[in-house]
Amino acid sequence: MANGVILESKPLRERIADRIRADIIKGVFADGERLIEPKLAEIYGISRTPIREALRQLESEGFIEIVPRKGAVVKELTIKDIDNLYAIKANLEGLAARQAVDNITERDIEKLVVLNEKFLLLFKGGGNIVEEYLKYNISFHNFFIKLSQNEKLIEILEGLAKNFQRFRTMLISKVDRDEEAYLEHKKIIEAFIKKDPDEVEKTVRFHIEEGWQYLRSKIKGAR
Amino acid sequence: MANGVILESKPLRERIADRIRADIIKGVFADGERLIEPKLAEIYGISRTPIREALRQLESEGFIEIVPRKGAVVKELTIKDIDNLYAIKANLEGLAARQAVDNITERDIEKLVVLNEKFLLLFKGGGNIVEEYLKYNISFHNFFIKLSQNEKLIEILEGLAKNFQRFRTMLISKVDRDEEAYLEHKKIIEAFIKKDPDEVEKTVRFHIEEGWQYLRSKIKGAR
DNA sequence: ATACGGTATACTGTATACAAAATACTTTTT
DNA sequence: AAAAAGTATTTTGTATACAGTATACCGTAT
Repeated sequence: MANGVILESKPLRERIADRIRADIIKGVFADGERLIEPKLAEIYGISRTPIREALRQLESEGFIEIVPRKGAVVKELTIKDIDNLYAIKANLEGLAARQAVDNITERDIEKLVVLNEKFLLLFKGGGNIVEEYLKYNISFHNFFIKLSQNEKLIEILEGLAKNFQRFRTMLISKVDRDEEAYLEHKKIIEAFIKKDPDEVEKTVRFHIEEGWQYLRSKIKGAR
Repeated sequence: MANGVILESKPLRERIADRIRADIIKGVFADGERLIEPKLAEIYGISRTPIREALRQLESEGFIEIVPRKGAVVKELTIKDIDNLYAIKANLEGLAARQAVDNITERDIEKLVVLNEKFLLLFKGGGNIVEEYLKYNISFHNFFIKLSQNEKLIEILEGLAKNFQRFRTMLISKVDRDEEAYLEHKKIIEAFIKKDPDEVEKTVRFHIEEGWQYLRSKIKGAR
């Protein structure tokens, strides 16, 4: 691929926001580190204006904190923050699933089944690569989130998802919840088949809370 | 009050964002209207830079939509949007209340009781001014939201609240749900006393959903 | 009369320059 | 020697200028 310049239609501020966000996730900019506009401008080889606009965006996403007349610092993500984020995620995905019940079709349910079976095969086949696991898991979740057709909800959940990427780096270790996740997904699908909003909401919420409890123990244990 | 200049420490971009937001709420800028940077700069008597930063903020708040290389337009708020917003609000305030159960003290509960009784006296005394009603209602809700101590959650709910202001203008009419709201608040308080997270969540959610159903019928009827 | 194309205008995107405020450092005084 | 004050430096806040892109309008041709 010798292009890379062809479809660079996104404004500079967005591309820069993406790069700075990625660098925060990668740890290039450490927690609490000050992000100084002229320095960033020099690093990325552009002027301060798009840098500033990118910083405002990252602030609204929760990645940095901007204090007037002082500047921007990388916000650290504590375990309590992640607890809070997961509580919101569990709740809102539960709501998304509940609202999806009104819109979901037979074909959609089949797609969910297929996704989940692929998910199972992935580690039955000895794969068990964290990246693949996450990819399929995200596909499964996004599928019914989109079906909620609640745009604001989708937007908020997308914002949360970006935040979660920040602590993915902690998860280099093997993910050993394949089987449980598969079974919990199955329960969600069953609830969708029954078209029972309460149960759909409950199973999704449970699934996410369980997943976090598992990860949380791993992190605590790893320290 | 002869000041007004004394504590204007907020950056210009924020003050401008506040003004533009207020003007959108007031209807000075109509739905779908284009917000042209040089024009805004002239209207408010400042340069384009703070205008641009204010617009980005308003975009992240959902008030406007910015299309690259085209510009900003005021996002219209449909009934479906409000449906969606209320669904999220009901869910997240339910979560906030649930999390507040762990932190709430006897004194806090008493404060809730006092707030609710004041709320009742307000319209028993023949007041029934919409503004006052809303003020007390908001106080009551914010009280347990803060007690969740979930900062991200508080932030999201504050963002939603700003959006709701936009359709407040539709509600010039008398609010006739005093009694019901009072009783529902009471049920919420009872659930807090029992320290029952499930019931707290349920009663809060119900309260908000009912409130919206009421308003929704009023709006539909008024058209 | 309608559709297509070209030109002009207006708006956004980016860079640079200047002003104001905060912080850090140094010097002086007690 | 320590603390306070003043100055210097760094950094943000705001304005302006220029470049690139989209849109609108007008003219011409079919």
